[in-house]
Amino acid sequence: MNAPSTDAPVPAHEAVYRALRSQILDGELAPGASLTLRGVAERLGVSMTPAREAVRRLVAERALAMTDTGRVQVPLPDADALDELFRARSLLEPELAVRALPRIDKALISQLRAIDERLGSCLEAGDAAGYVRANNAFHGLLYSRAEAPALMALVESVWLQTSPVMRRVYGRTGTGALVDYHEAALDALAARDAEALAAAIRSDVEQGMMLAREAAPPGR
Amino acid sequence: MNAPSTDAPVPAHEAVYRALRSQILDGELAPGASLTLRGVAERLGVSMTPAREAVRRLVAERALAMTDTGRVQVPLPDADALDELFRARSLLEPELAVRALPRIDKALISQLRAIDERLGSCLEAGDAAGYVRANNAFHGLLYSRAEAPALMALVESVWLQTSPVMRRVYGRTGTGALVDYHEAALDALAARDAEALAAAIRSDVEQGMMLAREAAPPGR
DNA sequence: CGGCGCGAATTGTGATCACATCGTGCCGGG
DNA sequence: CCCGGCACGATGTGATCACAATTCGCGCCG
Repeated sequence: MNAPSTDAPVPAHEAVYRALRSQILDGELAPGASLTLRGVAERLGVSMTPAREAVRRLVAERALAMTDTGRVQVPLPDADALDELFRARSLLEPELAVRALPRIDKALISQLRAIDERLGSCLEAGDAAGYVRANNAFHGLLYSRAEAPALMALVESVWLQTSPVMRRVYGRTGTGALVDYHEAALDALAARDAEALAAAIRSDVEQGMMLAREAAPPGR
Repeated sequence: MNAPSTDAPVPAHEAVYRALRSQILDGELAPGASLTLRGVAERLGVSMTPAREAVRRLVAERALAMTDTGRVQVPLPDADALDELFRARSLLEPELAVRALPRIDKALISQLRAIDERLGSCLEAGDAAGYVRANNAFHGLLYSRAEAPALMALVESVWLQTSPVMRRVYGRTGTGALVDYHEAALDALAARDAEALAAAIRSDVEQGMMLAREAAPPGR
């Protein structure tokens, strides 16, 4: 019913988790929207038990937030929280990129270039969801070559928290005047220049932080 | 049922989570040990449902690992995983320390000094569990002043993964020839020297990595 | 004496139910 | 017209049950 494309049988709670996760990453779940266990369960055709596990897993990853009374909703990080999250990204992601560098080949660079073009067209078309998805794909594909699952898990947890805001960002601003640091990263990749690669990734993340800051509720 | 001392009622799954979490952090759960949901549930006097939620939450935080057949066990990170984890700590923890710096007062410094002394005595006494606990307390108390919950959550996830190994480390090595970077950190705190503080924390983490590397199974 | 297959006990998964609590809207009084 | 309390519905929590897959031990065969 959900995604029978893979031959490996996926447990119900895993399917629910993936569905919710991708909806959060793609910004289909608006920040502030509240979820109910029965609602999620019925929407995805399972009982409450796997729905609860998936929701709690996302809460553990801070992709969802729970009030002290157990109500679940998509969190909207304030400016301070965003500052923390993007700071974490600017510290961790260059490390992942540099670790991936030795394992990069021409084929991957062209894949990345293709994603970057799709990203550019989403930006022109004003397709915020597509932009966020392509951006995640770009970084995710690059970092996957680092073969660093523990670091990757940390970064993905941060993405889960920032994505809803980014969706909002690209949906509202004119998306103009954006420097394409992905190009710089690709050049550094081709030149096998670790220093330049780290700088490009860091700049890319920090540019995201600038944008996010404008669209987020003020901090304390 | 278990700890009615606090006035705030703690849900069963939360109680189970805290119990398991502290057992992992203190090294009471040996790496490689396997857990069963029914075992955990019975041991803590709850039914399977909250036990499952607590275990899955810890799995989501990578403090526990699940085989593809659903079996749960305490993971023993190999050398490569440890390298990732300590690298993350050396990137994130100086940031937390520096963010805490403006909010440090004399009272906190003396609290930290007290913890550091307890840490030293645990080291002399060969109390590995006490050492790990005191070390976590030292870093945790310092970083709590950063008021950066998102960053803190990332670091705590990493601690959950490294603690079992550290317990093993301090249990086996003679714990000799350890430079006390905590002293250096305290001095930097007193002098309000952000640069020196970051360097001390980074050195402390990297020293831990050196020790852990020896006691971990080799990587790929 | 050692490897191997088979069966029983164990284990994770998912569904369903009972219950306490919380949120919400409605109604009556000021 | 507005505010406050009350009742009903909705929601999270936890327990229990049925089931399928897996694991492990025991006995058998080579």
